[in-house]
Amino acid sequence: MDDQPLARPTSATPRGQARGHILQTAHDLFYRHGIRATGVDTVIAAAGVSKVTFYRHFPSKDTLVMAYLAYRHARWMAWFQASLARHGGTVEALWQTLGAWCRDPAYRGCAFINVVGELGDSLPEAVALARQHKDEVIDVITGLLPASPQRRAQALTLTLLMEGAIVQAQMGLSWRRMAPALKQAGAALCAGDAGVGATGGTA
Amino acid sequence: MDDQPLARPTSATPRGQARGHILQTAHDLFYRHGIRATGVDTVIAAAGVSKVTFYRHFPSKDTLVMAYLAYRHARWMAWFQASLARHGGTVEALWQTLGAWCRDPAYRGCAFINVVGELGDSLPEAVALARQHKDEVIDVITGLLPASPQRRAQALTLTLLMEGAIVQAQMGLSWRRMAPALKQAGAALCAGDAGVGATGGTA
DNA sequence: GTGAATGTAGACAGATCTGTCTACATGTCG
DNA sequence: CGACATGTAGACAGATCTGTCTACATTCAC
Repeated sequence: MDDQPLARPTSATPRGQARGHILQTAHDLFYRHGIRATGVDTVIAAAGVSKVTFYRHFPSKDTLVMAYLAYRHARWMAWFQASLARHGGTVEALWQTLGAWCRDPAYRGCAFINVVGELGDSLPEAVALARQHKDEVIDVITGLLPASPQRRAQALTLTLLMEGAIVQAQMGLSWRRMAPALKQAGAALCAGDAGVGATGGTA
Repeated sequence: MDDQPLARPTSATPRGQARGHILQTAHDLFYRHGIRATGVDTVIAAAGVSKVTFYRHFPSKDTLVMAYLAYRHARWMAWFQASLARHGGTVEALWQTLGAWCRDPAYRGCAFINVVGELGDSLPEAVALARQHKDEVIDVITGLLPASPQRRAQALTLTLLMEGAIVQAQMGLSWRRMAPALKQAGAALCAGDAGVGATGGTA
């Protein structure tokens, strides 16, 4: 009784916002440094919450990782689709969107690719979620193309080009070098479909 | 003195082969489970060497990681080039090589992409080495193409397609779905160059 | 006003991970 | 024969990481 037991009473975190705040903090740390490199203590300290609060919302680190991926998916897809629409919703818009992303200073590649590479077999649910994410991306890219028999194959090709650019950019290949190759390939792909058949001849 | 001090004298590992044996073991574990998921104790136990032996050859885990990447590079590039040559050294050979790799049961994606995604900023030398690796891959793919003004851009495009397929396969997309898109794109790319210019017209 | 939900601080257990150390055995080169 | 590189076994220190626990404060709904 001679010393005051607790100086600050509470509410460093408003009220029902602890979970969202933790998630946002975890997102930034996980994306920047990786999952295993980021301990829960680090997340807790950075979020400025207590350990009990954290574990009440996320019973285990794996739970947090899965929530991180769901959050990332929602956030990124919203940005991706908005950017595509803003640039006209064409294949060209895809490259502009990709270029803006890759040149972002905070760019560290695709969170889902990174998680699968890092955790892989040790968190299969994460791999499944990543697969779903990528399937949705393919769907969105399909929506950029005019209806045609090759539409789905073209969308898959564009997706592969994009994924390739994502990892190459992460490994230091400049957007300046990739952009022309992407645009040229996109043009060749869409031009090629008009007249020629699926596996059309060389000569 | 009353109990025999050491039963087996030595030479569980022949003589000058400890280093190579450790490296091979580390390669398999690192590639399969990731770097941070694999402790040095695990490598030591799996290699069947002693701790002192290990640390004599690799003063730190980072040293081992860098050696792992150098080893992986040499091993993979040799396989890659041999497979390309075996299949005729054409763009078609690239897809056959890639297909064989992706369908390998031990397939876990590209070791360099995985390391960059996992370690990233915490081991910049690894990122630099990965960049070198990828540049060499681009060079090899360039060698598959006939000389032409667009040769380097085409090689880059093919590389991006390949990298995209590498990560998509790692995330569970079947080779069956990717193969047609790749072959079609490769054909369109090489056909497009013969007659048409760089960013050539649509009609 | 009472209880449930939510928040705080921080100690603690138990596992794991990197790296060092002592003590000893063997084969090779000079 | 003697020095040295290479090999073995295993204890240990110190850090870090996940998850639990005690003890207490505040706000909201009923």
